[in-house]
Amino acid sequence: MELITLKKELTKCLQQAVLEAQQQGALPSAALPELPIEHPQNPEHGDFASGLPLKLARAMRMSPMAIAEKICEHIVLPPEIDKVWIAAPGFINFSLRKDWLSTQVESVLAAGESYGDIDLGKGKRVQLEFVSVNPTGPLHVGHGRGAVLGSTLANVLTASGYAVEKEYYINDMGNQIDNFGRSLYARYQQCLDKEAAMPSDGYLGNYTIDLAKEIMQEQGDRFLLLPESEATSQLAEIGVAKMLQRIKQDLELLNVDFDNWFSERSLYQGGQYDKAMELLQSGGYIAKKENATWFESSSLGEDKDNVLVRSDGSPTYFASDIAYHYNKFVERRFDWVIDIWGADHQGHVPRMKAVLKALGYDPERLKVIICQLVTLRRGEEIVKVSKRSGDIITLKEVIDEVGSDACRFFFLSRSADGQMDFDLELAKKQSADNPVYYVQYAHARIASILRLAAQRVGDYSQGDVSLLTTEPELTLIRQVILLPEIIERVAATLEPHHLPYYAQDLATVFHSFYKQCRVVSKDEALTKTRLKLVKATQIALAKVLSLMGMAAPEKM
RNA sequence: GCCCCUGUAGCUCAGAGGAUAGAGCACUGGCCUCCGGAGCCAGGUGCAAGGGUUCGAAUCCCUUCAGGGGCACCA
Repeated sequence: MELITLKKELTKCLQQAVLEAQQQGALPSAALPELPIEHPQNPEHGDFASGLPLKLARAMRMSPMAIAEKICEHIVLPPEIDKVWIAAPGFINFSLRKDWLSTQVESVLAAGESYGDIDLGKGKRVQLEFVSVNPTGPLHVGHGRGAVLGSTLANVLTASGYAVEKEYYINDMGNQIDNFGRSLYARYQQCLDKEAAMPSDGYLGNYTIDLAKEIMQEQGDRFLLLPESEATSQLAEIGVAKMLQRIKQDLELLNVDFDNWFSERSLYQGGQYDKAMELLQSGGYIAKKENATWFESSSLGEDKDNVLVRSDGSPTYFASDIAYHYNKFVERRFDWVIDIWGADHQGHVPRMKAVLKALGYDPERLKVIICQLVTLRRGEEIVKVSKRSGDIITLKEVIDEVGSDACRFFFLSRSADGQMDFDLELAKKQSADNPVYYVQYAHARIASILRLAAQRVGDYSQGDVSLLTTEPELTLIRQVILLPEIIERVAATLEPHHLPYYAQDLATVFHSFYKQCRVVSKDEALTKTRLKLVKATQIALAKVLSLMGMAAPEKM
């Protein structure tokens, strides 16, 4: 049995004990509250602790300590538990048998790369949509945050037994694409020494100049011969393709990839838009007002209605998104859909939820994670991140400066619902002493030990784990076997920032163990035993690094 | 004005209603006869403010203050 299942088992034992005591009249009747067992931070309080007696005290009109005693009298303990005791003001503490702890090393070794995988998702199909940046400009740091968050969640959900599909939604139509085309057309003309003014709301970044030059070099001046509207739309098409290529490359640098790249335009060609609108129409959620078509979300408890089709006949972004989610739920039948959006889209969340209601789906099946903005700094100086200004720091530049692994670790260390400062100077300055290297160093150090052991001892499969009895060894085992719970927690809360903290803790415990316990020594039996523990640690470290999308180096 | 997010150590941030609130960075001391010193050990300050709920609140509720984001026939 793994630690994570044992924990659940103990919860049941506690409930059983209460019921048993109640049946025998030792405890008065009262409803059992939900109360998970926790790992106390103070080792003196054991491996598990429950505050159940404190919760029951009021309803039972007894002192928590008295309740705790009665529960202890009636509890039937699993064999893995060594001891149970009560502690003021009303806790029940449990400690694990040391020989059980040591056998866990064998389980980790047996699981290998699949160590930490759990069966939470039961094969449920979940779609994870993230990044989805307009293909009209390069990615910046804020996008990197969403990318790292999404790809890590995908890794964790996969490890948790979900069938995950990662998708990038391409906004390849609408105003911003027209605008992009007009901007490129102006740049293109400028490249060919023609006078041309950028659109007033155009994309002013220097990358549009590079793009225009590139197109000119590849295709010459042929667009000058076309009518303006034709030239802009063709340039937009080419520009979007090139931008997407760049976005894809930048994401690869960050170790982020997708299963699908989904085109917004395809929703109009494939009929999803029409079908979704028909559904809303027949549900009575559509109204015509002032020459436009509206989604009557106010009838679903929303603040206000929203325009779907403008008076000029063009559909809004919202209309596309409705068709897109129709496709996700109705056509592709995902059990669960997770969208990761920037903070500037938060107002869009209730509207999308209302759409699900209108389509007859439980809004809970759509989870939107709002990723707060990143403020980029160079020391004291705040760097404005604006797509429209010529001066932006791209994600690629940041990756080139601090490296992909450090970048990922940094983004992951902050929970999504808080804005974060990304200080480039600090990131660079700390790069030699960064926690990311601390964790990777632990992995490399183990690899080095194993290399040495391969020469001196060779096969250590006969190592006897029951020799693992000292405090540094047991502490390390305890940390190693915590991983499945971390994975479960991240999958349940969709908060991957627990991963880097776990990784760091694991590295700390390992380094401390290493200082106190010689691994490769003259004691052959103990050497083989400790090699097993060290290998198990490496497995856990490699797993958490891989979930975070980071390298687990053999040498540094 | 209304809605969402955030306020924890000098800085960047963790913290699952529970026991003495934790890391990293920075700062100061120690520690290499021995498997990687990118390491180990030690040193101290803090929950924005005020109410409330609770046996118990950094955590839940209300108010205030501060920062960010939204409130388009933009996306």
